[in-house]
Parts: sequence; structure tokens; C-alpha cells
Amino acid sequence: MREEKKRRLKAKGWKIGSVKEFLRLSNEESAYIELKIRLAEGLRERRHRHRLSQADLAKLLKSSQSRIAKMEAGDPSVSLDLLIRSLIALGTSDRELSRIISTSRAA
Amino acid sequence: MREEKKRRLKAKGWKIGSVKEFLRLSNEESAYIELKIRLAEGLRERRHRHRLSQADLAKLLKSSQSRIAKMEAGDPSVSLDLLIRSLIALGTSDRELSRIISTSRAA
DNA sequence: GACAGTCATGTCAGATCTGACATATACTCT
DNA sequence: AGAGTATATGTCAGATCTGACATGACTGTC
Repeated sequence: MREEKKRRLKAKGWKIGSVKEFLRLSNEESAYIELKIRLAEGLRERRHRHRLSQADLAKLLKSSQSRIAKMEAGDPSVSLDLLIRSLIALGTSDRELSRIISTSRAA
Repeated sequence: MREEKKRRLKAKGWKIGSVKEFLRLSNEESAYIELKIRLAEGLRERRHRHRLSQADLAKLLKSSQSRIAKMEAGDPSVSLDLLIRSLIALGTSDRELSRIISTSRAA
């Protein structure tokens, strides 16, 4: 695993317990986590594009600054559901959404 | 709104109350619902492709037959999160996922 | 260095989702 | 008709997520 990828998954609260759990992490679980991180980055990028602070966006989405921060961090306490609804609220089209989801950064 | 689309959104539990709510439904809300329905259909299609019954898939995903049925129906009680995790567990790649998300059926 | 703006992190009550169960409907086969 | 298989729908306790709040860390400005 490349350093860049490691950095992303690091101590974000993802507990990796047993070997069994680790192995599981390398499959569906990691696909899920990496997808979440891409959505998180997509959200941050769009927020910046709109020149909004996390607090501004929170107001717009009727959420809170702390939750926005957690979303952008890909925190385990945030669902794909919330991320996607937020992106939609920011005007992200299906096509853009689809691009965010399939744009792989790692080799 | 075309008949086909109406059929999809019909009495699936989506309550449409006030005019205000209806107007809201035509924006982010409907984008969300239509996305959910595309994922739901994607799930059903993949399940059939694997020749699994809902009960089989439920066992595979450690869920229950009734939840699978609700997922495939795009029931409001099902999150995008669960739908996406299920698709991932069925081996859906990012690219395929992205295709499911951006493939619009309506004109 | 006090202040203001921005973002990160921890906590938690209340909201929402989930698996499981019961039950219903529909179809097929004998 | 009765049995078996597949799917749909309602309910609910327990699990998980969410907004809100508190607080910390980092910047730049005065």
C-alpha cells in the first residue's frame, strides 16, 4: 500500500482489531472506506469552490460545523447517505457524483 | 412527469404533504429518491445475475429477506449507505457503481 | 497578546435505520 | 386442494447516525 493511501486511512478512528478483521478490511470494507473518502474530498472541494466555510455550509444544510468537519474527514460516524445528500444539496449532478465515485486516485 | 416515473415514485411510502413539501420534492429530494431507486434496481439486477433469492442474499449479507425486499423497493426506511454496502458486497466495482448512479432512465 | 475566523475532536440525547419476526400474496407443482 | 418457494409489508427493540454543544488548535490582524 502506498504512503498516500496509508495517510488517508490512518488514525481516523477505523479500529483494526484481529487479523480476521484486517483481512476483511482489505475487501469490501476498504472499498467502502475509500468510497467514503472520495465523497468526503468531493464535498470539501465543492465547498471550497463555493467559497463557504464549514459553518456556512452547516447553516445551508441545517447541520452543524462539527458534522461538516467529520464528513470531510470521512469519520466513521458519518454515513454515505449524509455525504451524498450533502453533495446533492450543493448542486452536484448525477454525472458529477458518478465521476467522484469512480475517480480512483491511487495506482 | 411521465407515467413510468410516476409509477416508480408512487405509493412507496413517500408522503407528499403540503405544496411546499411538494416543491421541495422536485429538487434535492427527488434527486435523492431517484438515485435510491437506481441503486435499488441495480441491486435487484445483480442479485438476479447471481441467481440468488432474496433469502440467499440476506444470508450472504447477514441481513434478512424482508430488508432485501425493502432495499429493492427503494423503501424510505433504507439508506443509500445500506444499498451501496450491499452492492459492494456483491462485488460491484467503483466503475459499475458509478454507472448505476449516472444512468438516467427517464427522458 | 487579545481577538476573530476557521477547522478538528469529543460527547451525548434524540432521531433514524436495521435485522428479525410475523404474516400476506402470488406462483408452481403434485 | 395442499405444500413449497419467492417476494412484499408491518412492526419493533436495539443499533447506529445526527445535530448541537463544548473545547482545542492554528492563523492572521490589530
